[in-house]
Amino acid sequence: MPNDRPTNHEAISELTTGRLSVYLRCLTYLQSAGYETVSSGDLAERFHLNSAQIRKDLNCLGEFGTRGVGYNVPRLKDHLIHELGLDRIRRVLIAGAGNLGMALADYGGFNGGGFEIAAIIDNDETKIGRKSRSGFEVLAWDDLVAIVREHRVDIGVVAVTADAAQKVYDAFADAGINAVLNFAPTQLRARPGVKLKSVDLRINLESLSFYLKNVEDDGV
Amino acid sequence: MPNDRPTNHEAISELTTGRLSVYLRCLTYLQSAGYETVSSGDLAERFHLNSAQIRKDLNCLGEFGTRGVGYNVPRLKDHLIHELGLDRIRRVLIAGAGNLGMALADYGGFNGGGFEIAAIIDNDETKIGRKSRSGFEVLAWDDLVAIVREHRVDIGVVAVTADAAQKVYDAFADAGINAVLNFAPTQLRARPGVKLKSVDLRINLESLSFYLKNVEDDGV
DNA sequence: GCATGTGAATGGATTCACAGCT
DNA sequence: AGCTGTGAATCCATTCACATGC
Repeated sequence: MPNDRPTNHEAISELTTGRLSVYLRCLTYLQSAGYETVSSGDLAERFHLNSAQIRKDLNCLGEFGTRGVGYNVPRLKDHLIHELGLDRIRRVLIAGAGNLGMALADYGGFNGGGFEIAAIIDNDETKIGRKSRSGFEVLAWDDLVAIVREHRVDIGVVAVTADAAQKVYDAFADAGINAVLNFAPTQLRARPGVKLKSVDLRINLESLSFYLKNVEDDGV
Repeated sequence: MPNDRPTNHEAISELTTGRLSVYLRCLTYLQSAGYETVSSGDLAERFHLNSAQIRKDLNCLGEFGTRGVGYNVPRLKDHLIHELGLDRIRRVLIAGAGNLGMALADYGGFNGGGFEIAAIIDNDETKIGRKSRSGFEVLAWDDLVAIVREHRVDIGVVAVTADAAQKVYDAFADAGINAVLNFAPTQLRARPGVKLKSVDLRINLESLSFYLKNVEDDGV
């Protein structure tokens, strides 16, 4: 009789949740390929992961496997969807209608699969009213609070320049948004209760540059 | 007489190099604000970092501080630029002329500061010949090898769909590219010697969703 | 027999705390 | 006096290895 154990969410680390997303993706693929069950060993080999880590990670959510058999693919997948909160729609508001903001609005990953764009906003008069390729209209930055309330925005995306990013984060927080994804290349100061994740393209590029520099230097 | 110590690059972890990029950014700001020296304590307080970690990280590059004083801002900055390999131009090739690829081509972080777009390529006939907002023309995927040689491409960016990503990575590797930045939401298998970094927007969004789910559930 | 679930062992990364230098 | 550089201590994450249960 498994699974009366309450899932301890506090205990699940950021690294683990990232991997849970990966597992969900793997399971979605396996289900579409017709698999009914899968073992941690199969998963590990197929997707270049470590089987012990898979078991540890999945075990955070309660006992879902059957000893001697493995995991039930559709059941585990549904459970992951539920645990990651992907069984409801998350509405995403993008601040900044520059190249990046507009591209994100049209990007597949932000529309579908549990997420949808609520709006794009900008404070540049000349950008307000324009539409993205797939038809999202740029609204006025000043209407932030009304938009958040009306569209029940869950997640704010910061796609503005580095010097404006903190202001946008703070305005999101004041407007009642509790989760923010930042693309500006700067260290933001997060408030308690308003989760911040940053994607810093610049750091990724520089990290590759560092790698290249070392192979170049060692090669001489 | 410091600094005859050879910098041991093998020993510098991925996490550390990421922070070195952050420090470089901080120092660039401080220099523009006219600072001559800065201590690890100042840096830590100002940018919400840990002073011991800053010292450990910087010490990987050799002894650059002065006890009782701190670090010389322009000198340390120049050294970081050199160590990260940012004192030469890195040419970036983008595969995939969809929304994301085109946006990245026009994105500020990919042009300037040591990086420049060499080309965008795609295998969709209807996209070849189009231009991005800032004027980059989409070239033919089939010319990959010639383009890499002619433009001396350093870094390849994967901005195609998940199912095509591995093929693109492998083609990059075969064409002689040694560093790849992947945006496709999939687990790529990397080859030795061809550095891979992945930016998975989907995982970031799902991680925020997980956070929101937990505050919602705990709030009830 | 076979694969999960998990304590124990390992390996890294962060932080502490202070000796040593300016 | 003040701040760096760094061993020691701590914390966290990964991996091992096996008892447990189907």
